[in-house]
Amino acid sequence: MEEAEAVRSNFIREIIDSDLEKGTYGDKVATRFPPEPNGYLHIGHAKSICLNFGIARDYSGTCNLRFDDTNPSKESIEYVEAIKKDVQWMGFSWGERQFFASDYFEQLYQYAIQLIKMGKAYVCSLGPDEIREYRGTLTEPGKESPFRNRSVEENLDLFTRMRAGEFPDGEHVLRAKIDMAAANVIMRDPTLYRIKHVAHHRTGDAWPIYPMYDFTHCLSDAIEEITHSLCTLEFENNRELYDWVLDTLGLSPRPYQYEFARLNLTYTVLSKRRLIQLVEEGLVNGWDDPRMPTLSGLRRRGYTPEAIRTFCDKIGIAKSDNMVDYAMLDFCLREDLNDRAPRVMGVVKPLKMVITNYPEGGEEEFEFPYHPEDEAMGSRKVPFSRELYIEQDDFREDPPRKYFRLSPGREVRLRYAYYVTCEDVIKDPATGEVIEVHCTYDPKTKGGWSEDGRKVKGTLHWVSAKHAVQAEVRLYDKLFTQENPMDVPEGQDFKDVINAESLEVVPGYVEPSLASVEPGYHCQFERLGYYCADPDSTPGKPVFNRITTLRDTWARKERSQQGKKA
RNA sequence: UGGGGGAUGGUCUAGGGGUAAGACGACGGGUUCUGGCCCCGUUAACCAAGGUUCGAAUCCUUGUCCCCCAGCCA
Repeated sequence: MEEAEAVRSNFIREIIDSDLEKGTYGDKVATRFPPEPNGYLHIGHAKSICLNFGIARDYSGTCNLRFDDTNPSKESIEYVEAIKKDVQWMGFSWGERQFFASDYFEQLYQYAIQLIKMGKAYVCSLGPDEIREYRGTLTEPGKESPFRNRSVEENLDLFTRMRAGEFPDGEHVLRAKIDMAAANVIMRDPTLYRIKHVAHHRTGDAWPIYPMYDFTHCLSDAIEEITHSLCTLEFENNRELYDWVLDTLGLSPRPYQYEFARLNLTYTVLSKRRLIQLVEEGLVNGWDDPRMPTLSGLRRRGYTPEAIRTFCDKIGIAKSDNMVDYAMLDFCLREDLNDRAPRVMGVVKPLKMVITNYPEGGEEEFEFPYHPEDEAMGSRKVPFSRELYIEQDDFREDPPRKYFRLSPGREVRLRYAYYVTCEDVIKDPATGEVIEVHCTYDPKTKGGWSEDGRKVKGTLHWVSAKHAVQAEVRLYDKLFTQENPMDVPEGQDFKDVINAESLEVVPGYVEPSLASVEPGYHCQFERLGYYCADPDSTPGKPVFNRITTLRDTWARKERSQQGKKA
């Protein structure tokens, strides 16, 4: 089993190749994955993780895990732990290279003092609203703050006292002295430090002031001797400030920032704000709800790290806005699990079948391979008896054209077992619904094949009723009804296009071997799809999540036939 | 009406003066004890208009459309 094809190149790898050739950093390549611990990682982060750790792996470089924890009012240790778990699960390791921006608070503070001494930063005592007013607009230049020309001494005094906790929140900020008329609004004397009397999850009450992202990130990169700092497109405007801080401080050699397009996936939302809304408003069952695009949700659903990594390789890295088809992810999952997942029998929407000429009370066992194309995966015994469950979809009283499953008078194969012929149907007298099918079997077809060469077109999966294990089966579907959940009429939002049928819980029956599988167990229910045992499973009462169905050309054909009739 | 980016089949991504390539999807066929997998085939693209050139997706010019930026968020 090979791990995908060779990683395709992209503009970032070209830049690295060129730096290596020029010897910009010698032969060193150092990246970092810098999440803010204020939420759970999602598949968009996986793209960044694969990019950064993948580059480190391929260039024999390093990739640091760095928590960008400069805003204690939003961050917590809970998120730090969840993020570490998710990165590990993705299959990447940072070894000893785990850092926190908060590790650098003292150094950052010293750099700020250096800027003040250089006359490149000042304490501004304007309020938030005034700062906004003074900033100007996109088309008009800003005005200089009246505090812009405080002396170095006064700035030093004030900043030191900010640090000492002498002022309440909002009283002052430290700003870079750049250019209030800059075309790039970010360069109009950006805030470097704000006062926040909030305990930090790591530094506690040690700091009443906290550095801003733009000041922290570039310097953290420099401190860690990062060579290539990769982030998403919305930070392109911030690059000028990134460069300004490092160059003003005269740091060399220094990291450079490169931006790539973030991932968008059809039928999903990938912004922290919106994911939080789904969780907090109870529209899903938590961060790890199997419908969530969070890594914890995907993991619980049953998506494998291998599939997600392959997916990230396949979608590539570029700079144009994109909307990747969710089908691509499912393809990667099926590709992975097709090789590795044991084939087992599970009936999700049961219909009882009675084999009328099979001895009452009789039973026998068959030895089924776990994977017909991979003998090494072994086998297990599966019981057979007079009463079975088959899939409702596998019987039609009035079969459409080209339907070759069971219908009155029709002979089909019960997988690995016998040929059976439908002789009778039992209906609910009240509803007319078929509740039982009566069949006869041909004892000479034991094992599921016939010596006389007689062919049957349909093969059905089944579970012996008396031996069946009842399982809760959670059938998941897309969380939203439209490709782009953001594309809604005025006055509506993404929550108005949530798919009411994104979760259907059904009582199913599975073969006895599945009675006590471990949570996280992946398998293929033959002919149905890939399933994963949920942590809610208990011994004897498994819970299975449907990850995705098998490719179903019959369903598609039938759908298009109906479309033609309509 | 400021600045920063971006535009290649339905989708994602290559190609950076010389036959527009791959993957997903869709469609058709072969095979099959999973209507799965696998195999084969079909479909379908360079934002527009000018220009340079023997030759332009690529270089130049002018447009068009889309995204990002006015947090003491990241």
